[in-house]
Amino acid sequence: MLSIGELSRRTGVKVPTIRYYEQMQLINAPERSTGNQRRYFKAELNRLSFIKHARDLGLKIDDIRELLTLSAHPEQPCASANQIAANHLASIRSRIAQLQRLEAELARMAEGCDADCIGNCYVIESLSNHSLCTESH
Amino acid sequence: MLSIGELSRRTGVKVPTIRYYEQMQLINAPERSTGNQRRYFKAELNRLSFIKHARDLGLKIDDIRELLTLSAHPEQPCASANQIAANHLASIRSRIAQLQRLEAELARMAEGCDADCIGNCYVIESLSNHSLCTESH
DNA sequence: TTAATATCTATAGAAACTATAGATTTAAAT
DNA sequence: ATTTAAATCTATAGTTTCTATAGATATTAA
Repeated sequence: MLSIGELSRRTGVKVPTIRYYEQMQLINAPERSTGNQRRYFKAELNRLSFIKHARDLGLKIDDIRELLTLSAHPEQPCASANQIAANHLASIRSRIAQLQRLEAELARMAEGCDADCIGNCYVIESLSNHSLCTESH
Repeated sequence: MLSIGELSRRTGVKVPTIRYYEQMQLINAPERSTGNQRRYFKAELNRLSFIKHARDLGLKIDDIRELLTLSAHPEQPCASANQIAANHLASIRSRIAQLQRLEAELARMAEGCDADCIGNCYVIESLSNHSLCTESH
């Protein structure tokens, strides 16, 4: 059995966030010690890791709850789970692309800015520059 | 002069968000039409694009305000601006790496899940799987 | 001139946490 | 066995970054 602090350390999810997830019904209310502290089975490590990964992916809590609910009903067809994954793939990919463009920009800046006053500094100028935008705005 | 709607269309920042940024002092209160509607100079396109790029990068509004303030005082050394950029570069990079790992996972899932019931479905299992984690948790 | 559309302010709500306060429990050190 | 430090508890409020709504007014196109 794990205390909430251990669960936190092992999953990277902060303690108050774990309690928040319990409130949001992403995880079940765990057993309690005689002194009323939460005690988790190791199995919760998986579920919480699932949640963390999904959040890192950008899935909304509602989507995550949906996936978790689906997974609790293994008799249903998995088209829905599949669909949720596919839906997010596109947005993840564009997010990556965008971040990469901006990463390049930022890297250039962080190295390139040898000017000793803001007037000549890259950082400010580059970030307002549209030349790297592939977006439609 | 641009209406707030045009500014929005051209920068990709939503109308209420523009007003919010004005409130947060990221942009100056613009001139008004005789009927009290906001009218922007084209110059605001740059500033707002700067803000959008910076947000996309993951910079906090406070950091952005700091950069904007720095840029308004070109006599100061640019080490600070440089530092802010560098600070974020590392976190951007790790975010990209993480997203890429998870993208691969998700892509595999979206294609690979031909099972017709949740019981055999990849999606659920893969997301709770730690094998792709390079993080320390 | 009349619609349709866009803006205005002010306020409330949403999402996903995060912090605080004051009380209690647990673990570690004497 | 006691003490003390660290962790946990509940409940509530605050944070950040928007987003939505309502009711009033402006602007633009037909």
